Amino acid sequence: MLNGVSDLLEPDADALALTSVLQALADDQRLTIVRELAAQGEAACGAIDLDVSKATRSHHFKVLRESGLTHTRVEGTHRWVSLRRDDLDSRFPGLLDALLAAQPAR
Amino acid sequence: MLNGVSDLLEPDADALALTSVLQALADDQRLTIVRELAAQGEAACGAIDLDVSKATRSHHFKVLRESGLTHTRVEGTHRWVSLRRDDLDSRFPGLLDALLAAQPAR
DNA sequence: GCAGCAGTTCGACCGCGATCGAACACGTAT
DNA sequence: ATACGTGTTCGATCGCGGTCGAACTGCTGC
Repeated sequence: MLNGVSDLLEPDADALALTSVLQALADDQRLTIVRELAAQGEAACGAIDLDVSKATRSHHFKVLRESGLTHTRVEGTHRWVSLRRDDLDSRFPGLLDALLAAQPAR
Repeated sequence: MLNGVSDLLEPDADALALTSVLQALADDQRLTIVRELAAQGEAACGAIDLDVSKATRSHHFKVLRESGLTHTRVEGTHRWVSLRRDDLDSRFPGLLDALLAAQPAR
């Protein structure tokens, strides 16, 4: 790696596809991750406890990143993940807020 | 059929599951249907043109209905389908508006 | 009755995605 | 150098969902 800082490939805000975003969100594990990120701001992949293997966890983070939902910052041995709130709010105003406000079914 | 009027089984507003709703929305064909219903108010299944077979079309309407996104009213040989706007707005405030306002990717 | 139209259901096909263990890559601490 | 911790990648399995044609149901019109 030439530069010390390294971010992973993520789609431009303009290019975010609604279907891909919805697809990424339509999974309980990933919805958990998104909620946790919304609450914690930025978190290491492993810091969010899911009841799946490392490989599966990594897969879910990849789906979130490639759909444009999250930003990933590489630092040492950790990957710091955060929600792309600004990009999402500008591209799909109100969507994220609506999701995070959703109450569990009664 | 005993009574003339007949509606199909649909989940209660309280019971709508976010994941199921998102899953139902995470498909281009179904997103097209939802947008069309939002624009037209109520439409017959066949009145929305999709580039799929009758069977597939029927499948998509079923997914939308069972996730709680649409209401279906049976009248003669037609099925009139409409968005459950009120239920969705009360269960997931802002979600539908955000979806319908979404612009295509640039 | 019979034909035709609207829509569903059935069975099958097929690809995609969620999942896992194992191997790997990379950074860090000893 | 060795070992460990964090996370990714690979290959495989497996179930689910989108798709179709064909058969079916139910209503309407002739």
